[in-house]
Amino acid sequence: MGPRMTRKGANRGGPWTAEEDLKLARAIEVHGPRMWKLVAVEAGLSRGGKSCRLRWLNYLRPNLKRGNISDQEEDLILRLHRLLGNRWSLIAGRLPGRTDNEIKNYWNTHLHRKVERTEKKNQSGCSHQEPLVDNGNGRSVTADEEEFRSLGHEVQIDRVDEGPLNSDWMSRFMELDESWFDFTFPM
DNA sequence: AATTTGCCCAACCGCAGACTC
DNA sequence: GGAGTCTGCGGTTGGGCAAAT
Repeated sequence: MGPRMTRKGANRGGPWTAEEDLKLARAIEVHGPRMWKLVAVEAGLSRGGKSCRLRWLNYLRPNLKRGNISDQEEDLILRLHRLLGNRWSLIAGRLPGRTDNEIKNYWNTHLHRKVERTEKKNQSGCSHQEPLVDNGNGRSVTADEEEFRSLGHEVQIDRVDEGPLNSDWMSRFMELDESWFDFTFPM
């Protein structure tokens, strides 16, 4: 049995070889990092478009950082995850040179347990996982939300209904606001 | 030294949304 | 507007490797 061919059998292509990487990179030079099905065919690879896309995004793309996630980055991941939940691509978008896959892996292997342990510690006291502060308007908000406000942004959500996955204000902020990021994670 | 255990992470799968005809 | 296809995302798997026994 070959490497990585056991799971649901046949089309697990296995690890990429240097030759495949080269072929893929050349095809992307010609066609650009889009139309992955075409890129896969043009590269002459026996892999699907999805596989090519993943390889490009996670390895071949220029300006990628690999490994060595700094304390600063870790802190940012923790904070963004608290706000956004498992929206790895959004989180990765705020960490230049990092991929969603890398962040997801890092979370699952390092941070998830760390957070669980911290929460267990805190469980004896306050059960709320996201400490609230008084924003001076008779309404409690999270520290991150308050920080966002302090930069002059309006936050209009109903906390009762808002889970981490449908925070409209946070989505808007993640897409549009650069100043919070620069403030949080100066490069 | 040999075996077991646990962690890391590359790569796949399934699904949903976007796009095209 | 419906069907078919493509793309992107999050969840999951399993091989490799180092540490522990």
